[in-house]
Amino acid sequence: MPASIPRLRFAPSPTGYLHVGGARTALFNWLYARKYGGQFLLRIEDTDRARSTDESTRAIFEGLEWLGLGWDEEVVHQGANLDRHQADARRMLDNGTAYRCFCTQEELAERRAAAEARGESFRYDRRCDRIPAGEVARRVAAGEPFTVRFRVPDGTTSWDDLVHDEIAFPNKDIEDFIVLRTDGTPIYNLAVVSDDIAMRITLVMRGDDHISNTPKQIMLYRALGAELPRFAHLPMIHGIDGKKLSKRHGATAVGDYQHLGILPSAMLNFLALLGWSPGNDVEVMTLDRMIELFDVGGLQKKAAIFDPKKLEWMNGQHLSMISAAELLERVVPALEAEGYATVAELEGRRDWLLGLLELLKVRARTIDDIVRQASPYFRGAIEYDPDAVAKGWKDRSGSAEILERTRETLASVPEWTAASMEEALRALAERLGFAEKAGKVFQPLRIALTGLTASPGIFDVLLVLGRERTLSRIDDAVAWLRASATPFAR
RNA sequence: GGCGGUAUCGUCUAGGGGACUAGGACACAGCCCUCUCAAGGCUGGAACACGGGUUCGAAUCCCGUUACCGCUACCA
Repeated sequence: MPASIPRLRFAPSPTGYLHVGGARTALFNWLYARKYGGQFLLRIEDTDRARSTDESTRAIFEGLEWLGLGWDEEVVHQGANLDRHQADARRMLDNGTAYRCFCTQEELAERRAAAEARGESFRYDRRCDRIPAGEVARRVAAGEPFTVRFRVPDGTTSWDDLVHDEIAFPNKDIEDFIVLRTDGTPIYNLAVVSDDIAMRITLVMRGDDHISNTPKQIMLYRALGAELPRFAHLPMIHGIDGKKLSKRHGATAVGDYQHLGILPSAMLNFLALLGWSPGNDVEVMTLDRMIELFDVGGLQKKAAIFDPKKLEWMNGQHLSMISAAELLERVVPALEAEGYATVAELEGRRDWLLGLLELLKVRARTIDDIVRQASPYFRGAIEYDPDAVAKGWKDRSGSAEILERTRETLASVPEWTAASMEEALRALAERLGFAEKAGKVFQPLRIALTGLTASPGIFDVLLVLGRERTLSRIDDAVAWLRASATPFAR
């Protein structure tokens, strides 16, 4: 439990879509803030003007909104803080923790290549740090371009990571790194530290890939005389082949899963379990439960592999967990998009739709599944699945006869309720010699009604369809069967 | 190459010296339920990377090896 009010941030760079790895980082930051009454901030790291786009920024907002990970203060755009970044670089120049470097990129590249050719690893040799002050002033005055380099002190830089415990880097392995480019724009590490200080961030929780940036950033905090935040480095998420998750692995953007019919709560739940475990074999959780259970002690050090199969299963769990009414807002637009009905029509049949969703959601793994399975209950005429016909209507005329008898039975059932229909249909099965094998009646009927071999319970289907549509679909089926019966059958 | 990180079933993980003949979940297989399909229930196969220590005792602690990942830019 933190002593003061924690302030965390999620700081993506707007160079693509909101990646599932980013979403998980955001989630853990958000969970921590919610759990301990802290603030969760959002910062867009758009200092790389060439790669940053407004479209990406929008995609990040949309992704976070869809997931329900709201941020607490106004969004910070890193690019807007250029003045402060430069001022901080200036301060380091003034307090002697940084120096001007006149080496050009070309010279540096040459020296790097030469070192590599010799089989040595290149590290900046600090030659510009040895230029006398007078000469530096002269060259600056003459308009010679320079970068600002941080002078890495001797010693070791270490911190107590919330997930890895102690991590230490010998400073001698870190070269004097550039913090400000010749054009006066900041390098990543400076921008991050400057902003994190300004935003009064107390816990930096981010991906593992930033571990080697951390000692540099810690040195920058010290050079700027700022208090250090805590650090927590989350494991990466890999694709099924153990490599960094990328487009090759299929859907990696949060938006992809949204369009695949995944529920945000399931996405969040699944992501939370990648790199974190609440213990006690708990897996399926609501967001509130996650907040309650979240603890950095349960954070994993090892990279996790993203398994879409488990995501689907998780979605199925959340689908059966939430009410049909909650499902409505996601399913209705999808049904309209499919052309089954308009939103207004669906609203007019709300109770009927609710009943249908109740039947479908337990059998579906995604919203898309639900829409697909809902088809027979909306379309006027249905198509008969070839496999269903081959399996359940093998005997055309026999099936037609059974269906005709079924029609008579249903037409005269006293009331359209599951109980009375079941009673009547089972009695029919018995009369037809299918005692204990009522499926011989139910299956042909199921195909007549849905065109498929699989559906919700037959009486539920009957109820959803209503008497009129049921009877007319049976008529259609009988006609179809008679028409397709072969001549030799006679 | 250098530096850093990581290592339990195919996958996500529980485990923090004895409760481990290593637990749960996904996936897979079988059975039950049953009008079909799901859901659900039950059962099964399946793991402590390797080698040294420390200890009465190690999946758990230490060291080394190996493998994998990350960083090593005037990218973020």
